[in-house]
Amino acid sequence: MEKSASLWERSRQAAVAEIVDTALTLFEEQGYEATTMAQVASKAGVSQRSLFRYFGTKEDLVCSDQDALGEVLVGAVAAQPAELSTWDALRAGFTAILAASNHTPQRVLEISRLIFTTASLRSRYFEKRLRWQHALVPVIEQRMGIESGEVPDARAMGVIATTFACVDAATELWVLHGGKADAFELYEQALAAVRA
Amino acid sequence: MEKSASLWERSRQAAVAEIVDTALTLFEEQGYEATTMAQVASKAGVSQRSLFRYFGTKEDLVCSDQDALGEVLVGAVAAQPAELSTWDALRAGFTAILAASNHTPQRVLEISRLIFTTASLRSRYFEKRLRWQHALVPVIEQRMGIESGEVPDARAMGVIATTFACVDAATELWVLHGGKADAFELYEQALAAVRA
DNA sequence: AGACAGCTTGGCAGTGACTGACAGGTTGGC
DNA sequence: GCCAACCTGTCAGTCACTGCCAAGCTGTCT
Repeated sequence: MEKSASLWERSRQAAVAEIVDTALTLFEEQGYEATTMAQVASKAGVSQRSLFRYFGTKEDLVCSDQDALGEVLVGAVAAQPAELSTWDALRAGFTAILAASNHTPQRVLEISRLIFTTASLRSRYFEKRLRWQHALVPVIEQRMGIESGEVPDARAMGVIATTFACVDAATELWVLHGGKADAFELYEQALAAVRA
Repeated sequence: MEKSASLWERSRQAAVAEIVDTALTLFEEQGYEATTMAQVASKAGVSQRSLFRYFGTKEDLVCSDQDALGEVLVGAVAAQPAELSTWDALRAGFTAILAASNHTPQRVLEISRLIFTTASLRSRYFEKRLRWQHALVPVIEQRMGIESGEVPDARAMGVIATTFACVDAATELWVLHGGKADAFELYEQALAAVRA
């Protein structure tokens, strides 16, 4: 059972990785919108139906690993020592994401550029990020000494949303600078201006 | 020429308003996803083709007036006296949006709930909001005494993105509270926690 | 008044993302 | 070798959305 599961799982992982690879290549060659799912399927050697079974949507071809990164983020923030300020804990979460990424920096830049220059991808990205924010609410509420109600607390939401906003701004600027600027430094600048 | 233009324009406005009305009714009755554009078209008495000419996308049936509100926002922020702090100027912009809305509070709540509970609508909403943010960059840069480069400044981006983040958080909480809470108060709470 | 130009509208056919149903093949447990 | 669980491909269909073309309405010019 376990062996079989892992065998299926392994071949599945390999297939997924290869499909993502060919898809990204096509997207960069001819653009995201101009590339059809049928094209990706035939070039990757799978049927269109299976392609949609692996990735529920076309956007997931680019954003598929976001879910896993979200769990990394929440876990890392929750694991920070209580002495750390809320801001530092959140920042530690995002550095954990950077460390958990299994792409080369060059690849990350390509994907980020693709996301930020394609409307539907950017939308999808923001939606996933919104789910991360909601998952963080109880963690941050506890850290700020707020008892969790059925509706999130405005202060916790504000802090979380602000952190994401600055991370986003830094990421977008990093892409606009062609990856030459230090994204971390941009984030610090943005947040410092906010909290000044 | 002018008369005829305004005549066309007026009948167009009336048609648009009526279409939006029937669309929102359908969306509330049977849900956004479950309602097809063909249904909206036939119930509104226009062809499907014309419906897509009025509203380029299904989401625009709900978010169509966002563009106009964006201009109101940018204009209001730019019109604030220089003595006002950046934060106060941005807040004034959002109160201007509230004042410019031509819907009843009940209607605003319904639309907001629809947007926040429907993934595709929320995505579209965020995308439009992102465009507002970009439009605000030069205005805020000038107000913060930053010379505009070809790439936005991280500090200006951070302040703008944070303001939007807190407005969003407040709006979402306002919807979650069923419109009973004071959205403005929620915004103040969120921003105060951020800048504490 | 009547021809003309500009603009709008509707019908039609097509594309592309996505889904459900069905049939066949593969894998692992007995 | 058999059975059950699972995966895969094919097909047909839905729905948002678009280009194309013909028909209609409006105001203008002669």
